[in-house]
Amino acid sequence: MVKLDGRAETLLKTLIEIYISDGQPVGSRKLARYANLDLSPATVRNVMSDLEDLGLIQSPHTSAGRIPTQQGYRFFVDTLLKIKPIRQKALDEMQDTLSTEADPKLLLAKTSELLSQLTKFAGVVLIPGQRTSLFRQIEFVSLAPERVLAILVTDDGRVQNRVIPTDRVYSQNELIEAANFFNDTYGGNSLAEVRRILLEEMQRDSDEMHRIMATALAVAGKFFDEEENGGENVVLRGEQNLLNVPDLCQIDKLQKLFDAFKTKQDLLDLLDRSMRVNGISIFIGEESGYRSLGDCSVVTAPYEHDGEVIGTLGVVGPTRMSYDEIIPVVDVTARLLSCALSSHPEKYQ
Amino acid sequence: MVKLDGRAETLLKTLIEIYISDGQPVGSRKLARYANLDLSPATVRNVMSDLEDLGLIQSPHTSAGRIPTQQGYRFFVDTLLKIKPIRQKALDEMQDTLSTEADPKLLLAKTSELLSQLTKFAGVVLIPGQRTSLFRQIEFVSLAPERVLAILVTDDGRVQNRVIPTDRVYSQNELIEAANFFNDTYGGNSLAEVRRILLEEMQRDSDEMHRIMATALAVAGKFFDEEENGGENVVLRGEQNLLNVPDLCQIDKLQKLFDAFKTKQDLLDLLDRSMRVNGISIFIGEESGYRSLGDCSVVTAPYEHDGEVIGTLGVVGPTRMSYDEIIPVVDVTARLLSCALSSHPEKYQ
DNA sequence: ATTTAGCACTCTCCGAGATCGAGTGCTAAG
DNA sequence: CTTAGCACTCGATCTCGGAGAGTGCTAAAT
Repeated sequence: MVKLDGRAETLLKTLIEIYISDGQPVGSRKLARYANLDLSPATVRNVMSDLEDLGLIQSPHTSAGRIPTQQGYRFFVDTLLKIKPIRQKALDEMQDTLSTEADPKLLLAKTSELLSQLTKFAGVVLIPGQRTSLFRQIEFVSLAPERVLAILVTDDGRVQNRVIPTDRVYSQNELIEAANFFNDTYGGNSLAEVRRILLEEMQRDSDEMHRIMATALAVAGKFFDEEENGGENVVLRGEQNLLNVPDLCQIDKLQKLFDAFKTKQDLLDLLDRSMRVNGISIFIGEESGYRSLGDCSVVTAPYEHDGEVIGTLGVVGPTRMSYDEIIPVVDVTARLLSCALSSHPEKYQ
Repeated sequence: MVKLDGRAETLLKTLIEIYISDGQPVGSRKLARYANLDLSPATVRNVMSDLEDLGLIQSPHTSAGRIPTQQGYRFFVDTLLKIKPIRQKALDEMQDTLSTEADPKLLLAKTSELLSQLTKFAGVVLIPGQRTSLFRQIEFVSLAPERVLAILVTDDGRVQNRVIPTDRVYSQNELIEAANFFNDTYGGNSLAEVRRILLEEMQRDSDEMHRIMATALAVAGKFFDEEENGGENVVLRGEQNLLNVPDLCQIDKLQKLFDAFKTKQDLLDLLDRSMRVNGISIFIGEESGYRSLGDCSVVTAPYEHDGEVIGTLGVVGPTRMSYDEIIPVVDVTARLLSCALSSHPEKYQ
């Protein structure tokens, strides 16, 4: 860990703040004026030279000012940053938005949207990874003479249904009996397990009810199983905000970024990693390890349900962002989302 | 309608083809060489001058070649264009992709994705406007002692469910009886209608079953009713392809475009309009009437289910696109989607 | 009457200076 | 250790001139 004396720290902090606010390399004269240290530009130059040797700042070319390096930003957010409190009005708005949405899927989408609106960057929410679901209950409802609706319920209270055409007409009683049989026999096993057993049974006797249940399971599995659900477990909003960011206005950077958004893999890894961290995580530029996010920073925070971390959310923006404003927004959003999730317990049974 | 002699037509056609393929203004020498008309550049210049007077081409500045105007493109696609047949291999691929997807929502998403992949532009699919659903059937399933699952089926075979907490425990028989009552009493009415009646009934007696059904209806309505479904009825894919298009590589153009993609309103209007047209529609640049799509062309085709047009799909790309390749792709995709929809009748019952 | 060659003209697109301003690094004095 | 002074470097901007592309016009040819 780099050590700096107070003066160097103040100058680094001031330099980064100036650079974040106007995006231009900061010269010694300007820095001397803003730092309130009563130093001449020449002295500031000496300190800047030291900071450059430490790898915290760099100059784009001989006669420009200095800009922070990734390490500079890292040092800044780790030890120099004082975050601003969030605006009360924004807070109220957020609370309104999030507390009025009952459907959990839409809630996450709204959260992502909210993040992007508040920060003017892209908002992102990782949808909680689904643990393997256990089969609890199946019910059959007769829709039309040869059409049965199968309703499958898992132990975590999620429901999925599928209309299945049948070979013959089933009576109400037959359907109820079949359902009871399946429920008693297979309740508590994982969906995959039940599917396997069913397929075996079907080899032996070719009872149609088995086929019906297998079909229902196949559909349910598609929705519940983690693997098959892949690719759609992160909600990204406000990408177009990043077109407005002057730091990213080069087509090739944008291209890289939007490709990352499309494949989602890198973003997913990143969010997943940050889920295991307590509190805010900040990934600056390429230090995240993902080339595609090289020109960006990502600020994330995990959110909870029932006191357990189930996902993360965050903001993707340029490395040159106002961390002191973005961080509290992400932080508060995570808290509010946790609240909103907890206040609708019936959703998860 | 503009009238041109054969020579002028050939030259205009050749000019547009050259311009579409290399994106540079076309000069008289080059045009004379490519047009196979055995004319000198000077003659070609005379013709070009006429075409410019007619507003079909223009020159960016005195000493560049000519490029087509919007009217030029319009004339080109209306009267000069010979579309290429689609590659057999691409066709097979498309067929594979579309015929293996049973879920209609995912099918539309895949279709959009496919359009974007084949054209390297953005694909877009308008999700059929839902006609007002009629209530057909409700069933109640006991999940836990004080938790009832309500399953609501509409006359077009769509199913929606909701877990509802109850004040007391209901027996299997009670639930079946209640369901039968509701089904007999309200079957065939629109969801909105049923909701209205239920609310009235609830004023008079405060039977809990009424409340349960009303809750179920409220949720179902959210999913089925057209109004509430607004905003999410167009599937856009491959936006990031447009970042690669050299014609659009100016940030402000992209910004306009991506804003349009986000709000979706203009796109929706456009697609909706084209649904009422038979066959391919082509909107070139600003002639669509939407500023946000000013730098783009949109090629659309309606698709059908049961012989009835229920939606449209299309491609959004730069005005300088290979219409002779894009048009058949859109055309074929629309046909294949129509087929795919028809071959899964159980989805819509 | 149409087509063509010839030619002057107009623009854009570089690349080569020239200039300016910002900011640095070094040195020597305070 | 700090500061003033100063030479130096580099990018940004401007201008100028030449090269290249392409046009429009005119007058001759078909």
